[in-house]
Amino acid sequence: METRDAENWPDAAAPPATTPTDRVRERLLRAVLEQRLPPGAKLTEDEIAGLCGVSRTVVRAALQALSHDGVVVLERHRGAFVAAPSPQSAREVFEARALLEPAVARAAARHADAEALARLARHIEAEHAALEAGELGRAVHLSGRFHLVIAEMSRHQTIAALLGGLIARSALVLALYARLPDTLCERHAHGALLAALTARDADAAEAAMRRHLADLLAGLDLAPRAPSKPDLARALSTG
Amino acid sequence: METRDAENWPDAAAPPATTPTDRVRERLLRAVLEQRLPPGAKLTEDEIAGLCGVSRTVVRAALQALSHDGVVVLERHRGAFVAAPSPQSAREVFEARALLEPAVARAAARHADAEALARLARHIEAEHAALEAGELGRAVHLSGRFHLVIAEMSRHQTIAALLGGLIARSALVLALYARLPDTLCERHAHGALLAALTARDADAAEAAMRRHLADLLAGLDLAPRAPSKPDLARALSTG
DNA sequence: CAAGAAAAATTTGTGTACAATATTGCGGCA
DNA sequence: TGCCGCAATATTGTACACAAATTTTTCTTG
Repeated sequence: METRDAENWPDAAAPPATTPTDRVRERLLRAVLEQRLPPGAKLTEDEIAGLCGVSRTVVRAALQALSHDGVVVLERHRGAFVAAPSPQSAREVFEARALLEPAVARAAARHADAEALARLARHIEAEHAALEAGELGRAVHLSGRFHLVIAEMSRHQTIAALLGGLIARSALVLALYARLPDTLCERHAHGALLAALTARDADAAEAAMRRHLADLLAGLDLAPRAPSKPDLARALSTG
Repeated sequence: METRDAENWPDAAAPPATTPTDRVRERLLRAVLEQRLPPGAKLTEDEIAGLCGVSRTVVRAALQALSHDGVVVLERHRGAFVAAPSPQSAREVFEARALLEPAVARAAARHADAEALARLARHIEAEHAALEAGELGRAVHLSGRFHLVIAEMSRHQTIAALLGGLIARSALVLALYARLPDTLCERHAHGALLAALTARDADAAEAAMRRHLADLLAGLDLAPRAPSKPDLARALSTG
């Protein structure tokens, strides 16, 4: 985390980030979504404040905002941690997405314009590039943003905002429970979505989205692992 | 707003509210939902801080949390205001609910237990009582909580959290756009929902919820009124 | 030497002070 | 008289300081 990051973004989905709180929030969110901060990581206020060159006040505000999206969890008098969704939570997140996103895809197909479609195409390119470069975390992040761009295309600001949080949590879920780097699957699914949207075929877009989400959920391994703390306790008791 | 309020609640849906920030948030939320603070009202930090006996720090945190749910809007260097959803926003809120709540009702039917059903029944009683007493705002608030209780019954914590914000905004939408005090409609619809849940009839619960939400949306008058600021501008230009 | 308790250190929670900015009221000027 | 610019006021944004709580370390004791 340096003071200034001018990495190449596939598009202007995260433009200037005007307020300091938003800047810190964006940076933390990106670090989490690109898996540079693993689930469960402690987020010390002073440390972040020092790193970002702001006071704890704004860091606290950013952490609160992130906690509201379920990306970090705040434990009173203990601090902020990157969320580590339980298998139950993971299922719920994808269930919620399965309820919202097919309708979003349908609406996006209606409002698809050339510029937005170009953005989506560039996004797929960027995902592909990240995978080629072996930057798995970055690829997951970009994959999430792909869905968010579709949500923005749908012009449903309210639902898009809800999906923002759900998609962010999905990145954490993938970090914890992905069975294996489902690379080609992703790429093909997003391609199919883009094709349906380009054809303005609402039925196809909805179907593609539904299938894609089902595939994502099916690609998870939600039984075995357990959260770190109970895991330790049980491991020692049985050992 | 006094320092201590021990009004009668239909159930323990809002239990102790342990932290000061949560207490302030709850109080503000209730004031908004019961329409004691109308849409557009200015929420001055110092005023709230004095009234609640806390510092601006916790008031700010509470306002931020509420803004994330769309109940208040924060304008930089201008302050916090009770949200006044645009007709477009209003539609979106109910669209989002229409996507989530039928599934929630279905799940709630599966998990319905005697205690939860009793809570719902008491809720309907309280709604009725509020309407009889002419406390319209309180009735709207209770009506919203009825839906939230169903969401909790469904055991989908993630979706329930999303619905919390949507339902709160719905109260604002009703305050702004309700065609008329749709009293009997509400009462009947909630009764039908409770009946379906009691019978553990998932199909009936889903259908009742779908119909209820459609009725609510149909009961809105989303064309004429406009938000306060554009309203003024246009009113003066046409006059 | 291990286990428990006390104390030190770290970290979060809250209040307060000051700086930045928007709004409001006043006075000068065409 | 009406309008523009400027000072006064009020409110928010941020930093900092202290209080409360937790975690870690250390010291005592069986």
